[in-house]
Amino acid sequence: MANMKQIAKLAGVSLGTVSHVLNNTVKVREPLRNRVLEAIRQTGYQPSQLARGLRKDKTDILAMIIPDILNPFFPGVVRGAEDIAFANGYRLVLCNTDNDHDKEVAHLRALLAYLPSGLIVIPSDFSELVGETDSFRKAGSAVVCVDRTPRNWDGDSVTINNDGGAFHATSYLIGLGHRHLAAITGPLHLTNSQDRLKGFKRAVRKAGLQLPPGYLQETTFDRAGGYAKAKILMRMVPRPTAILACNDLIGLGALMAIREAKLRCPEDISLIGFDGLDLADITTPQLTSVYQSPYQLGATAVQLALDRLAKVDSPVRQVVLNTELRIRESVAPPLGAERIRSRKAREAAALA
Amino acid sequence: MANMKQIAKLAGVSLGTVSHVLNNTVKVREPLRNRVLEAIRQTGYQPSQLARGLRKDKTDILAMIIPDILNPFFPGVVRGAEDIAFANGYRLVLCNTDNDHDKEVAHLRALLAYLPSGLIVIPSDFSELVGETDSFRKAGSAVVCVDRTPRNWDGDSVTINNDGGAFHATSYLIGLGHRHLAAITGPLHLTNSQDRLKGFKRAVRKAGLQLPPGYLQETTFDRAGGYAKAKILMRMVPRPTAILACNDLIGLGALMAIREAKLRCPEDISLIGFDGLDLADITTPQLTSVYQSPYQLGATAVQLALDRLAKVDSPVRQVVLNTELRIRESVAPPLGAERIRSRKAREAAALA
DNA sequence: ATGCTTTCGTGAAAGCATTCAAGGCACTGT
DNA sequence: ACAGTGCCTTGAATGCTTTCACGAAAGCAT
Repeated sequence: MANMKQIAKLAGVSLGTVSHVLNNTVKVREPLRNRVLEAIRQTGYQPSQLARGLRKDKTDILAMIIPDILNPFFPGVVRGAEDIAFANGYRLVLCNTDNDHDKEVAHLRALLAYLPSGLIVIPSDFSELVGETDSFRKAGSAVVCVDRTPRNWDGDSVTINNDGGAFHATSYLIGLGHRHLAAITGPLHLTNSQDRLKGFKRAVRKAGLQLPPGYLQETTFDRAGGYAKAKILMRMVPRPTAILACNDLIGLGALMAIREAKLRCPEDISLIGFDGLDLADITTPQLTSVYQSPYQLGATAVQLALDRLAKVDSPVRQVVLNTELRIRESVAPPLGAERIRSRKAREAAALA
Repeated sequence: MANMKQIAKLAGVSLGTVSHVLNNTVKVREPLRNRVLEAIRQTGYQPSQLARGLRKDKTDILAMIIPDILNPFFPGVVRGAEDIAFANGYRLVLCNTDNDHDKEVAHLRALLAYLPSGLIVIPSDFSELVGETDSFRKAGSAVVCVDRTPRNWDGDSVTINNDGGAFHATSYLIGLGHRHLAAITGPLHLTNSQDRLKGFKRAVRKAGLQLPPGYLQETTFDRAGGYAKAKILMRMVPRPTAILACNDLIGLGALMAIREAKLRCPEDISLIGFDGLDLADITTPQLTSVYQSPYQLGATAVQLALDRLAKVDSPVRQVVLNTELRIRESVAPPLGAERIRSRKAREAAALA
């Protein structure tokens, strides 16, 4: 591969001139400029990103750290990030942490040695990122947290309205007449799990309903977790008539458990998921879910990072994206609802 | 961030010694060695990968090019690749091509400027990679093709036994008594689609069955494609009693079409998918599918790349992984099978 | 034609780690 | 005690690009 010196020689100009043509740093007059361009074309020359990065103390790399690309929620985030990155000439380095903080730190340290322009991170469980990311900031990298935030995070971030989404979904169930609502939450040390639970509780409290202790089950964000916890809920007396699953994988697991218990969804138990994954509509019944856009999450994160690179000391931005309840087939009024409603009508009539 | 010079000064040794300690290039005696290590520990020093890459003409980066991480088959491949890469101290740069050859070339060119140690690529449609990847080889990068190969590929590769998998699945259907078999294939310019079709045809031919022209439908590897083509198959006379979908997404789409046509799967139509994705078992009925391990695919690819780096001129390796028919619920004998079988029994009895 | 401003172009330095040739030291054998 | 050997250690050179200070040329006005 050719280098700049050879281009300079071929075009009969100095190194500096080639650089200026390449980067539009200084205006170079037509004749020279063309000679340089022609030499580059001829040789297929490409500047070494390594040398460039070394000199500028920064590369066109964006580091992205996620828990696990196998979780179907994350590919969307990655894709959104990669698209915006690519469109702006950045490359994405992808790292999976498996929610293992040590692995996260290992990745962070290793990535730093490449002087990436930005760091897009979905913090691992128990993540105490703040310290580690400081070195990135010092090195001039823009750091953006996505989906969840570590404790005491005061930097840029993109999350969704977890509380609102859960509140809305829960209120919807209550509006249909459900009085026995249970929730299967994700790990409660994650901010997104916490917020979804908050929204759920808020709706339940607002409706003046009870929340028996067993109606709240915490688990991991996967099908196995949802399955196990739904089994437990299924044995409760009274059995909940509706379950809010704090993500779609949990919801899918719950659906399996419901089916195995020979109960019908939605007739016996209504179920709402969270995320609105593509795969939520291939089940029978299709899963009603609180939709959020992973693509948007990733794309926004990279955009925030690029914005910060452009303007280092602009105020911190913590973007919160909206959710949307996607009503499909897994929710119905509780079996007794009709009865209750007519009784109320009778009482009302009696009073009149 | 500290640099090597500062470490050398702090430890009271020369630059070279620090380098030797860092890279184990030459044995350094304990006292010095410890002083260097201590200095590194104190400062949290990390060698600049940029400077290192510049000097060595190679980085610890592995470039990975895939069609689209949103396709649920690919995250497994990426994860397998990343795990092996990470375990060996390599980072993975991920690029999506959307099966767009221009985008692929753009990515390749850009990546080359980082002098990656390896290039793991799932070729895009119409991919004429051979030329482009030559520059990587020249630059000392190991190139490995995964899942599909471009025309005239003569380098390392990891694929699966597409022909065998399809043959086995089709034979299984035939064994159950199906005589009207249709296939919905992926894009036929992809080697994996071609091979799956070959396997299908081979089984059909071997059983002496006819293959009416309309029974072969080509489409893209997604649900929409499977849905549309299954609709067409549904209107054929005679209607096929079994369909081989050449990947699970196509299978899922076909399942939707079958359901919409008020037909039952598997009673009216048997369906086999290809890939054995996780999500194939959340449908009703669960999709019988030819399983392949995407993780293995990715992991093997990186391993091949690392092996080649270690031994540049070892013979080319083209690994072919096995598939496994995962029988679930979407397949049954055709409705008429019992009748046919008993008629044959009668005829046999008459002859006797 | 002279002098001044602007606009361009140049060459060298800087950024950091690796590697190679050369020199230093200690120890062995005689 | 000396030459020889082997193992460490050193300093300089190298890889490629960007940037900065400086100088040259060109354009303009008088």
